Amino acid sequence: MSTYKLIQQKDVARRGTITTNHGVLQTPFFMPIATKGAVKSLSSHDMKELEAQILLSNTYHLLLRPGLEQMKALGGLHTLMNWQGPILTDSGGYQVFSLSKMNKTTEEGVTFQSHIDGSRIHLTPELSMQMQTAIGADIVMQFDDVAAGDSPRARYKEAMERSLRWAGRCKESLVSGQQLFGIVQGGTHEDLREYSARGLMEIGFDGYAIGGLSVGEKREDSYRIVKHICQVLPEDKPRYFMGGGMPEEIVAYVQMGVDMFDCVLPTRNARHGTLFAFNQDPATIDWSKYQDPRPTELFYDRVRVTNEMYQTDQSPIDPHCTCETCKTSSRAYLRHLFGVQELLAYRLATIHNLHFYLTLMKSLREWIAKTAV
RNA sequence: GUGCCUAUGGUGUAACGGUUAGCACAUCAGUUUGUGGUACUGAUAGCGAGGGUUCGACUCCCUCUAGGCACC
Repeated sequence: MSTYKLIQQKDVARRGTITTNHGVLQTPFFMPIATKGAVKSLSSHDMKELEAQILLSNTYHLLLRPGLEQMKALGGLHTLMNWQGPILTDSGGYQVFSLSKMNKTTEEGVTFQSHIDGSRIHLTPELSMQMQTAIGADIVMQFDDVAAGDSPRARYKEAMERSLRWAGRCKESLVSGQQLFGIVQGGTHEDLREYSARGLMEIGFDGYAIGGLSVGEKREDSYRIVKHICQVLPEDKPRYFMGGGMPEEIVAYVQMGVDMFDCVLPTRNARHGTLFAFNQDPATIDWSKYQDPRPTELFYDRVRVTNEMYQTDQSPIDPHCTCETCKTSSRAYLRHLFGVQELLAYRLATIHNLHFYLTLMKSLREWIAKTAV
């Protein structure tokens, strides 16, 4: 039985639901990132107010702190952070690749040095599953091997094949009632990607992710791969584009049939004073205009609120925005808060950028509902 | 009042009688795609004023100005 239910389609863009232990998710959706058990600068209550449907957290970080046994003793992440909605956890594969320079990958797993105290940790598909079970995530990701964006074909092939074998081990070792997603690898090579997807489908997963993109390759290549793979993946399972992306990328991927997204951009950019603002009413945008990797014009602006030009600007980031930040704070105030490094700057900016991304997803869902035949 | 010391971007400082006066912070602008809020890239901006010595002075000398210290 599938937890995914397809409701409507506009061409290949899909609106549906995913049923989890902690509620029903409306797709397509965006997952704010709570790496270490918190969306940076915000509380679980804030995330509820923002109407975030689901949070993403990280096996890698939580394995380092508080650790496996401690997480078990704490009764899982829902309890720890008092979040009643669904949680998806990343397996740690990507973090080993992106955060830890000193690591050694073998067929067994990855030995890496903790970025906190330098101690050596051996992370395997089995340990990743064990940790994700301890966390109590509703959706868990397979442990995968990620190749850098500029790798030779042989390295992409190796990472893809190893990820496939690890996918099998993850499925075998997972004993709880969690949903497990496989991850398609293979870089920018269509044949490797397709081999990966078919291999995963043979094993059988509750959903399929496209990994290893947005790591330095051209946007045209990402679009080509995602379009192709969405035609290969089964229609009765959710599809998850990992790690991306800019708003216009998400709009394009939804129209290729992707259901799930996560990205650090709204939250990290917020902390650096770069805020997203619609330049038109998102409820009335015809999203079919945004299917190209390089659209001639965008539906939003990026407001760098630390810029000098906003020193005395009394208007909010986006006058049409209904978020707490825009209802209460001027650009001048935000600029001031960044200037004096008040923590409130991070909080207000993060609220706004997440509201932007979540509003974008809501608009896409409504657009599919409106235009579906 | 007398003597001594100091004066280099917004701030704190470095060097040298000889290419384009170095660094840090601040400021300004940019980068950030399954998150090390701590990172990275670029830009703006300076020899207190006047005179002298010298082929050449931010550097040596004199005067002035400002600040610091000591003494009366």
